[in-house]
Amino acid sequence: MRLTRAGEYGIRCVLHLARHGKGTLVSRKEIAVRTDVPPHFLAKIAQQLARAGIIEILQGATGGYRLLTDPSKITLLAVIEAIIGEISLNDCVGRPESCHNSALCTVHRVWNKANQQLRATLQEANFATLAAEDACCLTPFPEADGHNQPSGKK
Amino acid sequence: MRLTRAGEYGIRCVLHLARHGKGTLVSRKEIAVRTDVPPHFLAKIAQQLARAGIIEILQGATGGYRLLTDPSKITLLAVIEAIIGEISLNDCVGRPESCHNSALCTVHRVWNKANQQLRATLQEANFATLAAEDACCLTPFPEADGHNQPSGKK
DNA sequence: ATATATAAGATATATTTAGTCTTATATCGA
DNA sequence: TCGATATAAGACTAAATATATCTTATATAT
Repeated sequence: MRLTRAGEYGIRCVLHLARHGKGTLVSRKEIAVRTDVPPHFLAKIAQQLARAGIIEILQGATGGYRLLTDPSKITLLAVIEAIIGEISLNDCVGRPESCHNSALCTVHRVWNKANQQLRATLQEANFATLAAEDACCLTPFPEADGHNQPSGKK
Repeated sequence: MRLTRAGEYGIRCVLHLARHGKGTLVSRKEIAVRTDVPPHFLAKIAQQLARAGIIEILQGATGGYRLLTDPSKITLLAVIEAIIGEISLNDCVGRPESCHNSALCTVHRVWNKANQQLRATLQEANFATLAAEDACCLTPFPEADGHNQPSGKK
């Protein structure tokens, strides 16, 4: 009952992009290095983020990824579910037909509540806020590399 | 990010026992049949429940399992965590040392909140309440055979 | 045209989950 | 005491999933 590595990587990727702001192109290689994600794995994750409309992928010699939306509009939930699908803590939440009477079942109700709460909490978190402070899953300062200055920090 | 089958089975097992009340001995075989859990798998799960102090296992020809505590005192959280260990939705929740500055990290904070909420919700649910109504994961009516008589039936 | 970057899917590896099997031990009742 | 029956415990197998890499194709700037 925990987030997969792919989900975690997706968050890191968007977090890194969010620090550069909407529309800024960042190469896959840079993201991979800064977020400590295997490049080819990142490619797969990026494709899922692109399909979900969160990022745009540009091919070619000067290609890379960039956010399609303002970071404040991107929720943690959206990114996670773009990678791992809709969250459902228990089978009977995602597939009510797997129970004979899920409408009545008290266990089912608890799972539904928990699932709803979890999704709500993840939905409240947006990437403008998340990117504003230090993030434990990124290398300390993205601007050490030169071509960007998120907020004049360091 | 979902409950394992073992966790689900553990809930079914305790739910079935809860319907018989604290202290009533029920054979593994009966539980396995009624909750649709493979008997040997149930044995492993029961051992974990016993280690957690939730049930007692009796060996021998008239052996079986029984609740050590009143169902109202047993929470969904306790049963689940007896089986799958303490819930942690993300690595950095369970192992803060895996981040460089988890105290500051905003992502970390969201996960912490979500994790806490989830555990709280599961803790609010007790098995007296859960067993009171129909449960979608058990066969309809366990009392169909009247008062339980483990040693009497074949 | 070439160099470089990503696309997409196939493949390989590792880990976790799920379930089974075997041998040992406990208890009851003849 | 012995045999029947139940669970104990852990080894073992199988399946599913997660993780990562590899290969070939395609896109773009120069």
